[in-house]
Amino acid sequence: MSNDSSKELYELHADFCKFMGNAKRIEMLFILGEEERCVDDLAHKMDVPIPNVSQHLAIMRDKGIVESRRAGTKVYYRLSNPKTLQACILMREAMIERMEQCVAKVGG
Amino acid sequence: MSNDSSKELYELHADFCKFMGNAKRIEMLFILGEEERCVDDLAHKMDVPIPNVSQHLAIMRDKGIVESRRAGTKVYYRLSNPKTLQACILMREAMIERMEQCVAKVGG
DNA sequence: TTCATACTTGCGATATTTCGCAAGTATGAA
DNA sequence: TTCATACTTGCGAAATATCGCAAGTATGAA
Repeated sequence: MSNDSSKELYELHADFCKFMGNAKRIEMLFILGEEERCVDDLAHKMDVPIPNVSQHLAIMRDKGIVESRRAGTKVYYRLSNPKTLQACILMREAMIERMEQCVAKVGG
Repeated sequence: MSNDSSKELYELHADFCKFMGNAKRIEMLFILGEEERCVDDLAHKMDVPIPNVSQHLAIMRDKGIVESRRAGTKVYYRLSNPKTLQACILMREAMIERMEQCVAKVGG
């Protein structure tokens, strides 16, 4: 345990998870979990400037969270692996369970 | 969609997931997934300075990822919810699947 | 009280992330 | 070629995260 190679794996793991630490990327994950979208659609649906959406998509593509295909002038993005969305949903469940516990403590 | 309250939920969600973006906290999650540990044990097992371990644990406790109990001079930490570890394992699986795809592309 | 162990906290330096905006590229139509 | 649409990229400013280290608190034993 705790040798250099396991440290390196934890670094890769953390780097892969980093996209989840941003609200816009979480929102993108859920939208792209429904169906693939072009940058323009995402930007309008989320009400975020197009360059900023493109920047976040580039981060997610570099990490392998999303993949893209060009169709004419448009570029469509989709999730690479449904497991990333599943993980995100699990985290949301854990968060909600925590919120409920907090409410119960105050309310009860 | 994309109204203020959903944006706020995405912010909370991202904030809750933020701990996963750091290798030391990922390592802690896996260690604490096995059994509860005191700060000293964690620090030695991970080979990280005690104050730094304590800082990361404080972040995770504030977010509700871990909980602690004091026993004498020691403070033991444990996971608040197994779902956070499950989510982390799913992410690791997704990452490994991506790595395998990359290897296949180069190798084949 | 004094000491030792175990842990936490505050602070400053450094590194990383985020975002707006201007300027760029890519594609297709006229 | 010229233009419009769709997207990407570079850059600088601001915000945030990380870490080491010194100094602090909490507990129990002598």
